[in-house]
Amino acid sequence: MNIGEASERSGLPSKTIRYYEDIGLIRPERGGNGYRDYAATDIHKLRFLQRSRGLGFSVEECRQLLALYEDKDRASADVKDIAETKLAEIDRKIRELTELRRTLEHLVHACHGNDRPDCPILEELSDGG
Amino acid sequence: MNIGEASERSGLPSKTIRYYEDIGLIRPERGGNGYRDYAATDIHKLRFLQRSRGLGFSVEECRQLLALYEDKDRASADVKDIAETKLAEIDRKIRELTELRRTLEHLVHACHGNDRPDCPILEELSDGG
DNA sequence: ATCAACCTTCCAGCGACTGGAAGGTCAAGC
DNA sequence: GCTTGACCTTCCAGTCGCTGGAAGGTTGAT
Repeated sequence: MNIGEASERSGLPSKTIRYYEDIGLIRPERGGNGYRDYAATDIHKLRFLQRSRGLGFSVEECRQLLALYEDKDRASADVKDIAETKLAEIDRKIRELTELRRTLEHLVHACHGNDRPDCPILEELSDGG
Repeated sequence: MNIGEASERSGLPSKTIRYYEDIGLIRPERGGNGYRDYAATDIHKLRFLQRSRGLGFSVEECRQLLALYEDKDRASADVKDIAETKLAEIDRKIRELTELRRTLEHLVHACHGNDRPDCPILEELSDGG
């Protein structure tokens, strides 16, 4: 299977698939013409990558997950650890964004939004309100 | 005032301050020794940048805000527009992260976290649960 | 034979910094 | 006056995860 079809089946752009090969995440066969030739297991891995990247795992974390995925003797505790760490990170990000949202909303609310030159948003940004 | 003190007063690393100069956000004077010399207004702008970056505005948005900040004839409606667009973006990010969190928590919850080789997290990631 | 649609490699760029090398300057202590 | 160390300078390279584009080879259909 050529890279175009692999792209369609995995939901990843061809560019990204080549990039993943560059950084050693997958190693497809090559045909006599030099074209990459993807087997069913490659597609499986690509979909795995597509999904875990979409879930917010970094490429390095995906590399770990992929190694665990390929290791039949792995402990599921390892995977759980990675996922739980990620969960805590997501919680932190949500908290930060919520705080950010509150500050910004306050600013927007305070702004008259008219043609007068004074603007509470800029004032607060510069004063450190 | 040298860059070190400007860094302390603005809360931005010296490297970042030089970078902001590179991309034309600020233009400090230079002393006879070639050292950058920051005036009080420069510090004000740097703090402004530090704050607005911290609030999630991109550098380009900061450039716009800074221009509005310096323009005495600006309409506060301009600033309000930028802030409101940003607010919508933040809302979207929060929604996405919350969805992500739910999926991940589901996975973590389903995982035994023991030494057995089967792991619902990996299964779901590969199957497309 | 020709054409489009694929594939290949390689190089460069994004955003927003960050790190490090190589060298100039300054203030303090001896 | 000389050294030491902290500061400053510029410039180049790297980060992360791709993405775009150029230049060229292959395939399959007409």
